[in-house]
Amino acid sequence: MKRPTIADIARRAGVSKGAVSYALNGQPGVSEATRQRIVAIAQEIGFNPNSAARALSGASARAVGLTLCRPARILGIEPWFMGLISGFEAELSARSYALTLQVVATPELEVEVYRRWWGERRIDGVIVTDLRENDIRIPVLQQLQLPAVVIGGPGETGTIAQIWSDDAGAITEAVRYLVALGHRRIARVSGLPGLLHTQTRTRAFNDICSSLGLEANTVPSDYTGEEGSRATRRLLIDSDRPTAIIYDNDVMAVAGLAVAQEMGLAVPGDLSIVAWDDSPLCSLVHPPLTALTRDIAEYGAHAARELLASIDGKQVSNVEAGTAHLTPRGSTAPPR
Amino acid sequence: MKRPTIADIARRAGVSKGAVSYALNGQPGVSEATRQRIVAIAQEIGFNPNSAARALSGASARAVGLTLCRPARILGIEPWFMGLISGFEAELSARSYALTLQVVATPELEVEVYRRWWGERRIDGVIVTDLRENDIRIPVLQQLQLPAVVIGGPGETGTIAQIWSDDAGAITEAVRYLVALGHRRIARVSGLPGLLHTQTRTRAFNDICSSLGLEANTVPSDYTGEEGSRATRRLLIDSDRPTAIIYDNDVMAVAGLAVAQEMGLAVPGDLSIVAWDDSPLCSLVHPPLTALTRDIAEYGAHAARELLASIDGKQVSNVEAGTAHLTPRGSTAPPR
DNA sequence: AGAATTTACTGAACCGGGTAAGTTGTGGTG
DNA sequence: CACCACAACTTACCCGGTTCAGTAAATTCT
Repeated sequence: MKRPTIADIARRAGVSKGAVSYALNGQPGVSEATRQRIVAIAQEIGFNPNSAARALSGASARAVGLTLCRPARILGIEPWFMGLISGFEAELSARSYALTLQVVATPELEVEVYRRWWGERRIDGVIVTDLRENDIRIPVLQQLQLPAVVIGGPGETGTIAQIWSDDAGAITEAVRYLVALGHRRIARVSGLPGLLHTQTRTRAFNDICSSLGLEANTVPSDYTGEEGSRATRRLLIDSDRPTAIIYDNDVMAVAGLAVAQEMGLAVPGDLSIVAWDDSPLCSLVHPPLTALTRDIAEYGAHAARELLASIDGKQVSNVEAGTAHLTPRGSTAPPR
Repeated sequence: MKRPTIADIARRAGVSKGAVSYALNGQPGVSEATRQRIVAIAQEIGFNPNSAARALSGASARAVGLTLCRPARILGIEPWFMGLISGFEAELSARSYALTLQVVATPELEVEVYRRWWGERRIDGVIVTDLRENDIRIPVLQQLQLPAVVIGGPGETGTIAQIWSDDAGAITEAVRYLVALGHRRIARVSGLPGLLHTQTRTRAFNDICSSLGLEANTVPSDYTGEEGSRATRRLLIDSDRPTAIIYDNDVMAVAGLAVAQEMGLAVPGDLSIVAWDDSPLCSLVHPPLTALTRDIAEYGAHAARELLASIDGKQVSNVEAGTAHLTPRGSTAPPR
């Protein structure tokens, strides 16, 4: 079945291709009567402009790219990405931009994908997640002059806009809360140490702990349940084990809860647990987990808005959005 | 920065645009020496063919579409979709096809997205999930002659290829296993009743139960943790409550486990739990959940292969792939 | 050696929209 | 009535690849 083109509409309306283009794009150059006639015909025959033809003349592909650079194994259960994606979508589909997705194994491959996408003019911009120290993606994005928004800073990104949340404030709130409950030995199981927001959190955790006269014990991990379990076991076999653990994501917190239960420790009696990034997962388990909640979808929507503005040529500045706040649930209590 | 085109290459190589096109696409019509010279220049200046221009002449967009039609809330935690996506990706990126994603609220909107994508020639085919009874998407896909592969049958899809897994065999295996352990009161918390694979499972569950002389008690749910909790509570407050529950996905099973613990029931002592769709989630909780495991990524990869074959004009037949098998873990044991 | 075929290209049309420049026709103005 | 301004179009070319018809030179065949 041949898909209709503006030439088909032009023939049926008895006008030229150009007139149809003007009419459908709301440009001046056609009378209101003709415009309505053309729009009606387009409606009737189910016309959709060929995006390739449009991109070829107009330069905009009306699509943005997102790469997911984590092992497939963990991608599957981290609610974070899906939350982010639905946030993007809400904003993108409202402006009828498509979202192109690619799963990559390493930052090097990710850079290759950016080069290809941009070279092929497949996308108008990209959303970059998991900013690292001396991130190799940043200079490439600048060199390509590819519109981008970076999530997970703050860090050095030159002219590229960033969005981040106040992780330092959130972890400070969590530690203060645990101390108020009477905890003195608070440990933390962190995400990938190479990521900038992990470093921000670690620094803030160290600061608040030392200012309260506590020892800051952070065990690095990688966001997976397996590593979260392992880190938790290492912490709990210690003679003066912590009475509370803060995890950098929900998946590791759930894994930690299981380890505590397996070792016969009562949660929250013997061990309090705080999870970063609230998700339905946190309320599903027993006891439900106290979490540092933030609206990830809104965070994603915000990033998408900034990116679209940047694509439109507007100057975009760095913004802080989606500060997390503590949602107390059953997994935290005064230590016995 | 101006991105290079074949005209730039042609000028530098001192040949015509046509020759460059032949050379880069491995077509006959240029000498090996010229081809290598052209390829070298393309490499050097970092040439990528403009996908829009290509799609405009060649008709192929080198992209496939996937819509996710579930509320964002559950999308976030269902490992299933992410597993499927990484499976697609493995196959698609190997053949340098892009994956275009859209989150939709209803099947009606999903159909609209298909129409638009196809009309805009943005995609060459789609992967359709969650086949329903009298699915409204099927006639539209046929009318548009949009290449598609359907996951989640079997059902009536006419000429459109389907991929499904042997859900009936899997649930039969699970029931037989529980009966062998000594269970006589086995309940099931199902997914959305409108989905065909849910119906397949329900039918098989009824069959095996009646053939073993058991009562088949299925409580319909919707794959969310909330509904899974509610269904579990309803089952467990009963005077002759089940000694084992089979859940249609991992999220509901985890929720069910939490409800049992909250009600003071020991798992697996008082209640055995079997989860459909194994994911890291199942091994994270305590006790780890016995699951009906299948390789979802491979399932997705298979679907992608079929779709690409169908786009290439090959006749694709219905296939059964990725049969689930029982992975016993700590959540199942003989009833007390 | 001359004809027939093959090789290695060139030139131009084409895909389907966008858009600048040119062409009507209408009405107003001095 | 001639002149100008403006709306309402049409014409023609552009974007960047693909592809087909044509052409000249090199190679093969008889």
